Amino acid sequence: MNIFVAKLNFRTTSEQLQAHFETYGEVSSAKVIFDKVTQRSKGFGFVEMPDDNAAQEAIEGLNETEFDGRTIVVKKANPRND
DNA sequence: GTTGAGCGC
Repeated sequence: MNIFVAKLNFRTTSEQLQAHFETYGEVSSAKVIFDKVTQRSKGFGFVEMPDDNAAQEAIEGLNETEFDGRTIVVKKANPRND
């Protein structure tokens, strides 16, 4: 299950994002989108969880909750163009 | 040494 996480703190990293979602289940991959030039966070990221059940629990459990001092938005990610 | 809706190289 791919998860879209928005309104992250601009200083939040991918490891922090993964560690945060791992509280609900196994996280296979987590990544915060950074700018290619400034290398600063774009304020959103993606989390991939192998268990769809844990992923759903994480979405409903972490959506609109405080993370790293910011209220984040968690929802299912759109299918990326292969 | 900033900002805050939106979907990743």
